[in-house]
Amino acid sequence: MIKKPRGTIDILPEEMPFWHFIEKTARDTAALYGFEEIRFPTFESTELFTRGVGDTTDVVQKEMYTFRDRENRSLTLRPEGTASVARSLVENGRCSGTMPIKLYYLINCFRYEKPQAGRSREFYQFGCELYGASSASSDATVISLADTLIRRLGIKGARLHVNSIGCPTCRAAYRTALQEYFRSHTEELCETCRTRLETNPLRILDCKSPVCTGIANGAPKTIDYLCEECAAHMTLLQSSLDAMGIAYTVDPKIVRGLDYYTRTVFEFISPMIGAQSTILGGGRYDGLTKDIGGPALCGVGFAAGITRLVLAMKESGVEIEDSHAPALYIASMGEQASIRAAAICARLREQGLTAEYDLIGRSLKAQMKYADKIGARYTLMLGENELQTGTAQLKNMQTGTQTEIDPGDTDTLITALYE
RNA sequence: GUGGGUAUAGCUCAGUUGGUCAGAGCGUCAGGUUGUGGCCCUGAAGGCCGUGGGUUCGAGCCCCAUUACUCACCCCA
Repeated sequence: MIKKPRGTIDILPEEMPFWHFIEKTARDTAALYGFEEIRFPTFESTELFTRGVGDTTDVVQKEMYTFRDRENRSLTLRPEGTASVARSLVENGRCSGTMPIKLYYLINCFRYEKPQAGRSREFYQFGCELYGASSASSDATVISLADTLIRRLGIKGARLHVNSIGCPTCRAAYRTALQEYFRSHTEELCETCRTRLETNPLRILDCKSPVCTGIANGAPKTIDYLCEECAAHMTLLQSSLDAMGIAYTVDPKIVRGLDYYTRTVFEFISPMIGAQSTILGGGRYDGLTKDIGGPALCGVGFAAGITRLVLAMKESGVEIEDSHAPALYIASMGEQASIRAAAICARLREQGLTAEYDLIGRSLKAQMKYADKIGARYTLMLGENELQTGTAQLKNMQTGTQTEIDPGDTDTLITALYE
């Protein structure tokens, strides 16, 4: 038997109501904030990600699906959407003009990781990007959009964590302070963190090992080392969030593993869906368009993992009603009746009524069972007798009551179905 | 990339110290008198017990390997 590749998922019909609901809510919410949809290639030049996401990140170093095409070009299945959107704006000459630019996307992404709860190799994201505004209010707007989405989805217990990692200048100062602090605890740190001390001390804050977490708790905080502008930005953002009534906690341990982030970073965390608890994450990326060779254009945005949203919704007890139940099922017996049933169904469908009839040649009893199973509201019984007499039984499947009806009279049938 | 757990019918799972152990429930299909659903009853189909080795007179049960699934680390959404 041929199986699907490791880390991929089948989304079966019974799951679809959740997906449709999330996609619709995401589109509606984005539109509410004036965001427009954008679509872009599933694969891009590998260089876009090495330069945009950063070639020292785990995502680029060991998680990309990179391949050569027939002309030996290096291409990569997108591991995320932000770099592509930036590329698209630059390539289509949208870096100047009416600002801000507000875009959203619903895409699949690919990362070669070991699958676990809430993580697969092909996964789905809803993302929003706001370009051309450097104000803290644009950060607040994007966070507000995310907050609205999560509330509309009925997700309970998700908490917003916010932090500022500063701009390149204040980050250098912070980095030095951090190294100084952790050097005094070198002995206690775990092995990987001892390496991180030199390569990327910011990552130590992210370490899950209890010892490192303990040490990290006493570490200097980015917010205390921000330059004047970055500090003001953070203060303004907090004021905006307060004013909008969006609850948050300033969490110095939110660091983010993608190189393009500057200043504001944030995550919505749902504690009930397993270890991969970040259901939505994002931040500001003011240097991205320049990094990929375009003009400078600041931006802020986020992405949400749809599979994780589904998990969080289920944990929150959200139920989605799926009403695809047909208005009418025609139980047909015999060839002539079957042909007649096809005609009636076709006419009903033209009127926008869902209708079905037997396609398998089952007995009447079996057809009744089937009609019950698919939740048909009415069943029309059609056999040789009915074709001759011109009267057929229309059964209300909820009450069980039957009424006589002329199967040739579609109008009467339709009015009966609406009763 | 590193660990832990699990692999028996479509699904959820039983299978006692290796010797009628190939099972149950659900689902599917067919019946329960002549053309009528939901409850109930009866019956049927459906598994080389993940795969490949090994130990043994004998393995679903023991050992090794392998693959997949799963959870966690790492990282991220």
